[in-house]
Amino acid sequence: MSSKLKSLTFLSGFVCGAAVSTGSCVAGIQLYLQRSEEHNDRLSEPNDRPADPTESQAQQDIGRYGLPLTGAETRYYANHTLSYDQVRRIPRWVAEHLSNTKLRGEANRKHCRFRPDPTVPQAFTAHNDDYLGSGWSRGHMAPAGDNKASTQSMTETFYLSNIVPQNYENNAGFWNRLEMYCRDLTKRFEDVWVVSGPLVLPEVGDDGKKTASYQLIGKDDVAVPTHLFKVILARRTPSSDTLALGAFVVPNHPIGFDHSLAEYGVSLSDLERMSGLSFFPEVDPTLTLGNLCELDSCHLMDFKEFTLYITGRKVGGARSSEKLEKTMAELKEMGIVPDDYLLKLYQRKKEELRQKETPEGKMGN
DNA sequence: CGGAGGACCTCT
DNA sequence: AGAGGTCCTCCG
Repeated sequence: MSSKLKSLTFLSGFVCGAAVSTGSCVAGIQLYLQRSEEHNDRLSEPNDRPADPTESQAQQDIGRYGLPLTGAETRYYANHTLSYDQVRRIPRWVAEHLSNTKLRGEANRKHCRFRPDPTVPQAFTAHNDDYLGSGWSRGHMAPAGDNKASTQSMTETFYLSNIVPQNYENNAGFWNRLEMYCRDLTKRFEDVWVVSGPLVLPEVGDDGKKTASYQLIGKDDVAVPTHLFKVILARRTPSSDTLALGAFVVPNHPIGFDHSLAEYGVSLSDLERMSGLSFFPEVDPTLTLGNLCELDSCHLMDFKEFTLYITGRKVGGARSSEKLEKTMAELKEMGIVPDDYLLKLYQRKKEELRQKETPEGKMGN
């Protein structure tokens, strides 16, 4: 009867499964839009409060030496945008726009290095030392893989302002596959907007009391989130009158191939309550918001698809014939038959390495 | 694709 | 001795 189990129950209350609770997703979205309008109405009412706080003498006195700064302002980079949490030393949210053309390019993460964001005040930035040896990996929110079009933009995704402590297996596995799914969406939707970020969700103890707690790592006390969220908004064409929306909350621990993405779906309004954020506040209320998992598949790569893909990456990067053959042998050991794409890649690499490894004397002049 | 860590180098 | 950088090898 651990508190972890109860936490799972707590979370499942928000889960929006494909079959049963689709209605609650839609309801949540409508509620959200309605609330936005009410908010706008309030803002336009006269006599609510002074339009300019500095007109009040009391407010002028209070702010005589300035009011506290949060550092939560929106920060703009070449191909991602974020708000930073100066207490936790991790982003609050990171936003991106994906499209088919933007994902093409030759930028390589091997030429990038994790480093403190030079634009974040020294007192509030995380450092590599906080992560190394901590037991947690440095997980991108805006993925490097979304920035192949520009070395500059990829370099910026390695700023620690875009990084959270993430479970190794989650990062390389489920979350990685989720990021691949987002990129795959650009084949079927002209525009895809993604907002990602960390969450610290409460747990219900055996005494029924709710507690939110999280680990801190390194000398900078970088916060380890209990969960990560990702909100996806997809538009077929600029003239579409329907937008596809999906919101997901993923535990920051290993998640295997026996779990589907839909299991982690939540309604937007529930995620907004969990995160304290309002997503896509300028969506036209007259547009229809549909469930992404109904308008699209929400299908992540399965074990075979993923292993074939990873093997392809390894084959492409093999530095010797020995490594190349070992990689292919491992695939066979797992009982997976190479597809045509991988076989052609393998043959091409095999020939490339054979020529490179042939002694100069045996090469024709 | 997503990551780590060790060996070796230079500079101070 | 320690800090920082690069290259290489390794993992899922």
